[in-house]
Amino acid sequence: MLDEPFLDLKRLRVLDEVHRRGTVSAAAAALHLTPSAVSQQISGLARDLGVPLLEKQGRGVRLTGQAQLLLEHGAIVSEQLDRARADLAAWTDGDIGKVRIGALSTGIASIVGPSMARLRETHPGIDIRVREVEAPEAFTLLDTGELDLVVSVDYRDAPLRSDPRYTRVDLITDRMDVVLPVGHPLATEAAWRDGIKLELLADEPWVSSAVTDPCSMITAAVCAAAGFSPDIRHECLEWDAAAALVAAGAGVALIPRLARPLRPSGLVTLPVVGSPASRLIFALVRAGAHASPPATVVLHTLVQVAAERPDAADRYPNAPRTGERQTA
Amino acid sequence: MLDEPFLDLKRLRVLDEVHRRGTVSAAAAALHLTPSAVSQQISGLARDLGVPLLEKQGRGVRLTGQAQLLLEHGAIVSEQLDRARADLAAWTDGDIGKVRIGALSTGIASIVGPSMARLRETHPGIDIRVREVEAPEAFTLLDTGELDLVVSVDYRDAPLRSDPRYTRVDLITDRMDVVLPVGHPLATEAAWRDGIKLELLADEPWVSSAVTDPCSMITAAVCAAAGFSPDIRHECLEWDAAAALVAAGAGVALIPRLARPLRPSGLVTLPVVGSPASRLIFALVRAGAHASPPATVVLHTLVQVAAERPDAADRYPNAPRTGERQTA
DNA sequence: CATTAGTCCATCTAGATTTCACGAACGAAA
DNA sequence: TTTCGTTCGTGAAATCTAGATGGACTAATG
Repeated sequence: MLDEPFLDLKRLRVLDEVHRRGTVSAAAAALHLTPSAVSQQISGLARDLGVPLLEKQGRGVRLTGQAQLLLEHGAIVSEQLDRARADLAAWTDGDIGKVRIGALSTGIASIVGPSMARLRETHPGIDIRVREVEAPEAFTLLDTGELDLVVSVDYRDAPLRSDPRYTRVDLITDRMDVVLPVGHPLATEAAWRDGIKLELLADEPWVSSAVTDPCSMITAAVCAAAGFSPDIRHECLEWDAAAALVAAGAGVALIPRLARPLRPSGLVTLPVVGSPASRLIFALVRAGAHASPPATVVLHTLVQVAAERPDAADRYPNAPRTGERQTA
Repeated sequence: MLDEPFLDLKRLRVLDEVHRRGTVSAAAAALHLTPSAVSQQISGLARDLGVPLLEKQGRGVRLTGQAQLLLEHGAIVSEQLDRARADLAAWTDGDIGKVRIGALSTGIASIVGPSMARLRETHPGIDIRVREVEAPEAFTLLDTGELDLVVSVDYRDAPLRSDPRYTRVDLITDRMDVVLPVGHPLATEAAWRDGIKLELLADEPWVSSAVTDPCSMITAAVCAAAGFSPDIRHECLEWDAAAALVAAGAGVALIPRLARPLRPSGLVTLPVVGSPASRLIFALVRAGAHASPPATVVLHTLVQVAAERPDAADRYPNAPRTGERQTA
């Protein structure tokens, strides 16, 4: 950033006052100093720079060409410092700043992306950087300061709402649907219209995420709530891979509605009735003194955008529709 | 320029080193300081600014969002200071700088203008400001620092070449021609071809400048060298006005060749033979420690351009020409 | 008209004050 | 226990003030 030979701004300020008032004495009075101090400051600056700054002009002094050149640059520097102060205030107001978001992939597609489009209008000064990151890693990145905001799914090891280190806001409840291959015996007309009880799939082979992945914990928890432990035959990292396995008849799976754009053809989607099959998506920022105003602004926008997406939450996707209401 | 609450660059430098090294101790080692000093500098900066800059992160520290924002501005400020240092060196080399020129009007037209066109190519960093200014005032403006370079005519009170306060360089000897109204008895074919002796005009009414003007002193000096004192009936400030009076038959005059574009029709121009009728145009810059390198560069260019204008110096304007050689 | 005393200005020196860095001790975290 | 950051007291360095010095302009005087 800066090397050793310092260009002291305080001294530059003194030089500017001499330039503006015309004499050392007047500058000293304006700076609440003695003429001696002003003289010493400027001669010190001239010594450091190795160039003469003042030259005698009759009774008073005159600035050399170097000094005037120096002051031009000083004015630019001064403006930049003013801008720094102003930006510091704007940061506190949440109007500018850099927000690094870590989010799961479906969260990026469904909430973070639309939020960025909106923020570009309402808060053009906020610079958003998105990084797709898996759930357990996201929290440590938030702790180490490499991320400012995390969008994740709730699961066993996720931070609690009461955790004082964070501000946690739930964004959306993402219903999970059962997906079966076309032609599967359970893919009946009645199930398609009214939903299916999860218990019926207790003896099916299952496709899930890797056991270390929070998504697999959700599947396990949902099935446990339905009274069985799924027979997981295949483990995938991404939803589209799992959907492809199901389409190939390798098993059944629970896939969240926000991942709907990723499902290939050859699948039957059945809403779950009875036990609540869903995953909770929430956002997390640091709280207390470590809170970042622009991150909080982004958080609020995420909440707004999520609230305008009812498609994932309540409606049964296969119920007769009276009209197309939502965009995606 | 700058107000009281100073944003100390030295402290910003310390903060930057903490950001780059990651810990206070490492930054202290890099800066050849103790961790204690680094800690105090940063907490002092944070206190002045009223914003937290560091927050605890496990055993070490982490920069707050404000601090990172501050460092972004600090980098810009640092670049600007580097540029200031570089510009200071460039000024010493004469590559950049502001040069305020004071010149007489014919000097502007014949030498300063063409020099500016050339300097725009060879030294685009030099910012030239021209001001037309009369001779006696020009020297005081040079002394008070309001001008950096003066182009003037030599006369009685002009600074000598030996004056240690200045560097004086003669640019061009501007021959002065006798101008008579068309039909004047002395405007003979022989005079037109071979020149006229000034003594023949001793009894004519004269048109000259104001007596306070150095140009009138030149006319007086030239006539005195020819052995007479001219009977000055009319006084003008500009050459074109004098030429108009001559054309109207109000008298005769000596008009320099560099003012040729200003002469109206209805005049006969006769070269002077015998006594040397000319005025010396020279350039002046401050010398010694007050010398301005860019002004010196401009001075050299003036000399070059003047040397390429032989039209004013030697040739008889009315002698049979073998070919057109010069531009204007 | 030249001279000289008076005034204003910047700078130098010496002494006082503030700022700054160091070292040791303490609390926190791994 | 070790590493790290901060706090407190001490010493050094930078900076300011006050008074003295010399140069330069002004005006009054011989």
